[in-house]
Amino acid sequence: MHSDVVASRSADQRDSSRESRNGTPTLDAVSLAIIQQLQEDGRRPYAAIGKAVGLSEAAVRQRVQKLLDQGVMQIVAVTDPLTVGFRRQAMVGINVEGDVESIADALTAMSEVEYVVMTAGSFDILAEIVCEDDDHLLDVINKRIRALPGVRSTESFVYLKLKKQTYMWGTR
Amino acid sequence: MHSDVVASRSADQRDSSRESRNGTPTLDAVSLAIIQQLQEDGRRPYAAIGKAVGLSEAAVRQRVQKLLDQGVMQIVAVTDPLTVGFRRQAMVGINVEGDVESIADALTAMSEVEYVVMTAGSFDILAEIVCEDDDHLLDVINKRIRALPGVRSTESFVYLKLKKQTYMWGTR
DNA sequence: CATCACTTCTGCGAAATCCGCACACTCTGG
DNA sequence: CCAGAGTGTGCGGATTTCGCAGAAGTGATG
Repeated sequence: MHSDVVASRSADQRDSSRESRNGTPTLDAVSLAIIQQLQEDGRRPYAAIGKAVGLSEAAVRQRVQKLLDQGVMQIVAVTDPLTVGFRRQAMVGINVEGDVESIADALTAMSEVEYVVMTAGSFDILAEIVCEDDDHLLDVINKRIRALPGVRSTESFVYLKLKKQTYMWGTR
Repeated sequence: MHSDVVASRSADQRDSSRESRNGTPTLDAVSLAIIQQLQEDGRRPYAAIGKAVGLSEAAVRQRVQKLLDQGVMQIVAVTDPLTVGFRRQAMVGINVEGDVESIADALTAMSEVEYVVMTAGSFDILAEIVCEDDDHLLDVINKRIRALPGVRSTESFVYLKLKKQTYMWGTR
């Protein structure tokens, strides 16, 4: 008895994922359901997922592998670096003149930078950085980021305490 | 042949994790190494991790379970909601008068809020929110967050494009 | 409409992994 | 010196993963 997440999947969509205009894959309801299962527990067995979404074990395995290969999702351990002990963490808001994308790429290349997002608002880019200590943090912000040609100004927000960190969109 | 991440682990620390002043567990080098392995691949078999950190399969399994139970880490699938298709995402900077922690707790309770961190700088709190669409986003920011007693002001940064998202601190 | 290329799902064994458990070892506190 | 807690090891049995062959649906082509 399959619990059929998708009623019939008749003539709606023949591919579980295909390219759309912007080059990012569009996912069908089944893949979404699989991701949702793995957001609850990244180590959940394929057979259990299959039962939940109405697919065989092998089919789930196949889809998961494809989603990983495509880079649509990644299955990883996440922690709060501050809790884990060492390192200083901060969010940096950046204003750019000229090509925003190239600055974002430069930030992406830095190993201390964990998160880079282009935004609308009083910052062009938000970047989260994780460092060994205050000296390292200072160095990254002042010497590396501010030194990038095109960076007009930066503003830093040093993390004091992480209160919430979830990956459960879709589960509500 | 164990590749001994920890040279001898003699009399340094007798517990793999214990409470420190602030109530967060302090981790030893072995647990850190295990987390690092799982940051690379959340589904890596316990035996493989054991080989890498110099422990038996059962011991690794025991430690991983403990880390999960303690909430030190979680093993989950992560995606870029924007890539996955639907939903609008934004970072909101918040200024508070009075008790910052209680406001942070109120934000944590909202299902649309994925990430809450208390910071030093021109914002007291940074919160990342994921919404269905623009209307939903507007509603959360203006009706729910701004309505919280103690919230002095907010500033929003709507996400245009996620450029980087890693969980590899420690791997460099 | 027949056929080919392509994709995705299913069903199997075989191999590998996970899981629970008994037991050993090491501290620590009575 | 003897519990008792915390951790590690080894070992089967149950479960899961993995690879592969075959079936079925789709789209393009002649």
